[in-house]
Amino acid sequence: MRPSHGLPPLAMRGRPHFHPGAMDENIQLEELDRFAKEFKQKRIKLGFTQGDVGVAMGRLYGSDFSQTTISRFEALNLSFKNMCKLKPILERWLEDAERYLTPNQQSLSTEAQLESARRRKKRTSIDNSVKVALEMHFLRNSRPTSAEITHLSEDLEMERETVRVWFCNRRQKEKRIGSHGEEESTSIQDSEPTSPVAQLGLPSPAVSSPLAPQIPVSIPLSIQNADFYQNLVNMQKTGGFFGNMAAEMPKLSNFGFFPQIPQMAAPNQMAEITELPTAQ
DNA sequence: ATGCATGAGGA
DNA sequence: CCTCATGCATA
Repeated sequence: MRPSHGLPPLAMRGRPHFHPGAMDENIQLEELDRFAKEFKQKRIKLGFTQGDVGVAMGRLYGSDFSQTTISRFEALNLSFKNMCKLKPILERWLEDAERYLTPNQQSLSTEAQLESARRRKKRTSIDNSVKVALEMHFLRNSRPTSAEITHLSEDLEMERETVRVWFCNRRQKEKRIGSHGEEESTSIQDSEPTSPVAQLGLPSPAVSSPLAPQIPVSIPLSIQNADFYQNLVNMQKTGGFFGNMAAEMPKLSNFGFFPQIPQMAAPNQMAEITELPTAQ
């Protein structure tokens, strides 16, 4: 859960949407944020998993959703429009659920196995080094032409279609509401920024002390594309550049703010660590 | 929780 | 081809 501090939790990042008509969104944005949290909390209290909700909505109202969608809703990882569309539906379910539903009335599904008409393509896993390359291209131009895509794909030795889809998905990601490293404190620290690497799953579960001393990390606004930055950091930390060095040095904070991108191919396994300790 | 993928609909 | 809503499969 994003610990909601008192500040405006969400803001349109990246684009200063200051037209005279779009101020409306900021209000709705807060409402969405509020509801998403309420929804999650009550959902859990009622004993439903994200998946349960999706299925239940299918049985009740005919419109079902996947665990993925519920998860993204709760985390605001959807487009503004999409959030607005889903909100009333989930609102209704929540009401109904609070009234009638018993926590464990799972009619154990007599699952009919879905025969997928077309075999879905196997999810291709893209190497970290390649992801870095793609990110850099994206930074320069988020909408490469057909020719550029072709060239890129040859260059990176991947299927053209994979590259094309990667850009599509990357653009979509850019438009999502949540999923920011919701820092944004009142002031910009020009003091040395703690490297986000400090977040690197360092074993500070702090079971006994409720106040974890190390709470990250405000990324200075000097970085225009914080998303890009975060991505790189994630890739590096998982790419083995730091390896388990982190396990030994809890305070390897400063080695320059924007670390260099290792071009080395990391044959390691990805173990992407979620950016924030959100529950469940 | 998220990465890659699909498919509908729009130019 | 793109955007958009959505989800399977995976980390």
